[in-house]
Amino acid sequence: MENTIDLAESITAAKCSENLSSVEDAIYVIGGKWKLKIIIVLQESGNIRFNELQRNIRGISARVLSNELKDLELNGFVKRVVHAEQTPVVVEYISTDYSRTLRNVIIALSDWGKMHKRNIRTEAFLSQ
Amino acid sequence: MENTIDLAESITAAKCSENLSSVEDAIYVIGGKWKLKIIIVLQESGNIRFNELQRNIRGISARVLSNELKDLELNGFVKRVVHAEQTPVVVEYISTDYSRTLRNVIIALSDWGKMHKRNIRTEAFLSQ
DNA sequence: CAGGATCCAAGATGATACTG
DNA sequence: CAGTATCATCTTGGATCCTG
Repeated sequence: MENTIDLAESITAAKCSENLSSVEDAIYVIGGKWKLKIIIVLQESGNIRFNELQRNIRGISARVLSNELKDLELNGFVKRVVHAEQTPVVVEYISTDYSRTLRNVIIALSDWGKMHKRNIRTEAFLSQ
Repeated sequence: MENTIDLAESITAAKCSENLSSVEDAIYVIGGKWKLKIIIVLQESGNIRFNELQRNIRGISARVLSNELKDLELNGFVKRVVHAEQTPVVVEYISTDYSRTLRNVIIALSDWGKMHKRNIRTEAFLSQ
């Protein structure tokens, strides 16, 4: 009986850590308060400049946005395009093909967020 | 022409903020380094005690785990069950039905994480 | 075992000013 | 416009000790 329990536990642990480590990897790269939001705005606006990007993401400071963009560029989600022919220099950010692999993640999160918001409202109504 | 551009931009902005705000809501509730991991372990182990939970989530401290669990309980993802009949008191945590609504989110993140890991390895290989 | 209390170090962030 | 630099602040997190 002891053995059965131990075996069951270690199988659970194995399944666990498999799923867990993949999600862990994902969170490591696209987790945090801003990354996904930036990626979404970038995907939906095609190409966009720094200040407009900042205006579209409520609450982000220039410094944080700048750092996040560098990070996203390193990981291949964003391309930074400099139009040197103009003065002052125009810089545009565009999303990459790779960022589009996040489609399902974004849809799942968006759907869940919508559902949850409705749910919260209902709860608030019920508790009155 | 100016008008066309303005219209296009505001439509983009509207779509943007819709998707964005839903994802924002989701991230607000289940974002952060630990929440989803805890939920996954909880779902896959049925019921589990504090210290075992801590052992299953590499790197989390007791204090942080404790805080996260309170948060998750408030939001309806976790149920805390106290078996007062035993001494010392046994406390078990179990996932709720509501936490199962995160299924698609977890699958999407897990799939993407797997894909990304493979991708990273390939890149590392290519750049040698 | 299941956590709470406390202290401290480190990182994240906001505000502001500045530059090419 | 597209950021960078600096400082003050606030939050987080780890480590440790403690208790019912």
